[in-house]
Amino acid sequence: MVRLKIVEAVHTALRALGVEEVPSGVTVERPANPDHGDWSTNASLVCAKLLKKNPRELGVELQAELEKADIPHVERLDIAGPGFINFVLSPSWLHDVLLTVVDQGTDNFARPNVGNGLEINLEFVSSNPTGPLHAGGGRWGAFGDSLARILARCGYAPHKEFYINDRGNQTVLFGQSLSARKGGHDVPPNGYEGQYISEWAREMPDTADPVVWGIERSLHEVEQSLSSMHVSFDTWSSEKALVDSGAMESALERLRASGHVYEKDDATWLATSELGDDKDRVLIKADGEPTYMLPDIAYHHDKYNRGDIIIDILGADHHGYVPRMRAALIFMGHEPKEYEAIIGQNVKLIRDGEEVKLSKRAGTMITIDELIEELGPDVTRFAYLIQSIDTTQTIDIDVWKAQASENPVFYVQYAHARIHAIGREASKRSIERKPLDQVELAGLVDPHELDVLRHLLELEEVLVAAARDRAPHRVTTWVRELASAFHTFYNSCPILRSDVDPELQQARLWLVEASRIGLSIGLDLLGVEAPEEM
RNA sequence: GCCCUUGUAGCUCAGUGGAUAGAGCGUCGGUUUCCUAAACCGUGCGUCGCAAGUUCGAUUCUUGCCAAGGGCGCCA
Repeated sequence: MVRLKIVEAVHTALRALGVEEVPSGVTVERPANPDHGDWSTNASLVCAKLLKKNPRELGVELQAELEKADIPHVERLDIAGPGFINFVLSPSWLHDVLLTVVDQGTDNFARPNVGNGLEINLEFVSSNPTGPLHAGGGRWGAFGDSLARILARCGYAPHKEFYINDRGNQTVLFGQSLSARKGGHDVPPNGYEGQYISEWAREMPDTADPVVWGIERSLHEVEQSLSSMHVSFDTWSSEKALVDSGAMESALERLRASGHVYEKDDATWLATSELGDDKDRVLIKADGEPTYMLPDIAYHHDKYNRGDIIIDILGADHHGYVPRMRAALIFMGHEPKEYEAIIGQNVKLIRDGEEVKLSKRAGTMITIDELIEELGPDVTRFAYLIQSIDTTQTIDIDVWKAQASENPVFYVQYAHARIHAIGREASKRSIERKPLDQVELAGLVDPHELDVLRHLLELEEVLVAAARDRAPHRVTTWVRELASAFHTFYNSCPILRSDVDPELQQARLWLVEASRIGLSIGLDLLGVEAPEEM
């Protein structure tokens, strides 16, 4: 890597100038502004104080020192601004990027092994199995699934998991609502009012247990909906099965053994406030029934069988739940680092200019199926992944529909389809791509050609950042930028036209292939189709 | 009152301890004898919520304040 060579040279030069230990603030980065060269270092700014010189002055000395070093591809060194040293490289360094991309291909390019096989358990969606998934829940599905894909590409071993709350009050109420509708009655107070209850009640066989049948029906629905946007799970964990297995009791014993459980007011408490929670929490109510929390602790403990660290992806309305769960898991003997919670902000849906309140019980929701039907799976999934999970998302259905032919998803997919169109046209004209090692890439000097290669170079660090920050939207941003670079290149650099020099044509065909690899990797991580024609 | 997230262009949102802060949409104008015009090019558009602090340098980090959304059950 060119960067490493430059880092090395900078360190050597600094030592020659009397810097014994290079400060950690010294960086070698790609400047945002192309006028500032291909690589840039702030070394003289950081080290100036150390050597009691002014940065600009030191910069001149550093520049002189660096001139002596023989760094591959470097054509020129500039000193600029307050004392940055900018490295201007010949295009050949980017040609090396093309060779790497094509050589490694879709399977191996941009596959940084930062995870080292670390198993990460991701739990997401986990909606109550009492009805279809509403459109807001789709955000966690898209997020969790893409995060898993990104982690896997970065060398982690992710495990996707859905927790089924198939016992307790809500399921009882749900069963009662189904029975009531089947008998033609009103649902019980606080029951489920949604239209789907009546429809499902009609489907339900007379002999069926409404709770069991209803939960099955819901899960089937949710699985279908999510898989239509390419979201899948490795494990569906049943709360009921877990409780039946005795896991809840053994979790309670383990907590008791830790010495943080006590009895008060006829209830059993966990002293979570010892570890930063607002107050202690009840594990077993005065009536002898466990709260939601106890089986959930048992479940989280169980998840360590399927992950070195476990991550909950939760909606903002559950953020208060995190400190108590973390406390409980630490009492159970897990390390604080081994539990992570990602709090996603909510999705607001706008239709006809008005916000649609998403309530399953009141039945005022828009389901994920309806959204997918209106926008299509690719648009829906892309929309969920276009912005940071830390921000409240507003999806105006009418806007996304109206923009259907010119929205960011199609922009990216079109770039991919265009590449295949070029391939088809090339074979129609009997233009064949020669093996890469027989192709001279030196002709690729147009800024638009080089820009495509710069974006491809960045993919690896984008993935590392996306995995580290649990931020799939970085991939979305990157793939949009690559598509843009490709479209620009396509428009300004003819490829198949008869007046193009054959050698340059070959180089450009390989640049197109490298672009295809990048787009294909990006779209796959986002779970969006990469069409060959549109 | 306490806790979490957010505040960047008319709108929806990216982005960054650094040198002139970006994209899409929307506005206005332009590009097709030749690889897909679902594209491209140009044009406008900003006190990066406010104020202090840390730093050679802050829109980015810290603190306070203001505003918006969410949460503070022996519900799940």
